[in-house]
Amino acid sequence: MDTALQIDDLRDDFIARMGVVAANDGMPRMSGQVFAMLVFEGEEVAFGDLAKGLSVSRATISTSIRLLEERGLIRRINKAGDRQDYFKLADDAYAAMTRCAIAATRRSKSEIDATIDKLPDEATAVRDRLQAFAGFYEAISTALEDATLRVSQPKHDTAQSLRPADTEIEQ
Amino acid sequence: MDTALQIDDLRDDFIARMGVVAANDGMPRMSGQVFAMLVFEGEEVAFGDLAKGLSVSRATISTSIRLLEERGLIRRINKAGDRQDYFKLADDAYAAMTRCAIAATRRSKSEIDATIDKLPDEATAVRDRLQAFAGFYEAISTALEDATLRVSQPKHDTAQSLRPADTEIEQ
DNA sequence: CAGTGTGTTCAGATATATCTGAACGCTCTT
DNA sequence: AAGAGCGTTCAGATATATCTGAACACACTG
Repeated sequence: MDTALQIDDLRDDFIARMGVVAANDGMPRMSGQVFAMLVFEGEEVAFGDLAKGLSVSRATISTSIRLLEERGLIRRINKAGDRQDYFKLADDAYAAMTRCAIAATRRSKSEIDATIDKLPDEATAVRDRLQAFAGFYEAISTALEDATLRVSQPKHDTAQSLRPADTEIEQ
Repeated sequence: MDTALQIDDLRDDFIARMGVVAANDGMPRMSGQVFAMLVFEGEEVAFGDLAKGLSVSRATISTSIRLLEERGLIRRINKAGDRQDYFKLADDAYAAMTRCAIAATRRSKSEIDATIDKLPDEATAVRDRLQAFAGFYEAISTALEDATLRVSQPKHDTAQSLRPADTEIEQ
């Protein structure tokens, strides 16, 4: 019991920290906290439990989840005989995060390229400088692509993988 | 003259775009715009010209510059006989950006590690999951370190490199 | 078919980061 | 030594992103 309480405190602390990390990454804090809760729990978590566990409204959970789903970081699961939606980390959650980072880097680069394309031919010095800048984003992009190969899959909860699979209907 | 006007429009458009890019990266928009102006101009730009060119107060320039200086992205230059401060991109500006990204990734990882260290021994499943999460940041960190080798130096303005160097006192 | 529980949406409230204007200290000039 | 110009700081204004509560549509239950 003592350990269980300690674990709960650690979980809440972890969730709070990941909220800050997410905010530093330009993500909504709550999205980071939902993700953190799913990482910590390992097994599927019900929509309502997310709201309760994070002490926020269901509306906030709804929008946080939409963002995480759009990015392919989490999966929604329907259980037969249960009207609530459940969520768990996507099997390739970390690879998906990397893909998102790559996409963001490419968008940044293309903003530079847009200006390069419009430069008059004689503006060679400016073009060189902007291309060096774009090259930076290109280098980051390439590095992240290499990282995709090294990123491992999230660990599933052991108990979870022993359950019968036919009670879940993944969407 | 027609070309000169067009270039000015392109510059303003570029600066506006880079402000948005910076904001997406979790940086203040103005820091991105100051950086963009220095990239575009290539040569040193006076403090006052930054404020005028970006249509913001000198206070804003001051704080934007502090951030960029702290990160090692720009250099402050004192010219003999001129009381204004001048700024240009650091020689290793893009490498510095990469280093900042690495540092941010490491900070994120250490937030996870802080929880891992406090976990009781028997929480093996949770530990495995958090370590997989931390491994993601580790992979990104490693990839960015590789990128450092590939990131090139910003191009200097050609005219600039022909000027006598003894009129500048870099700090 | 009314009632309950579910997730979504959206206008408005809230919190947060960002920018400004004024005051300040400093240096150089005269 | 007074004045002008410079960059910095900070309280307050502003803008923006984020969260909430209420209304809604839908599905299942009794």
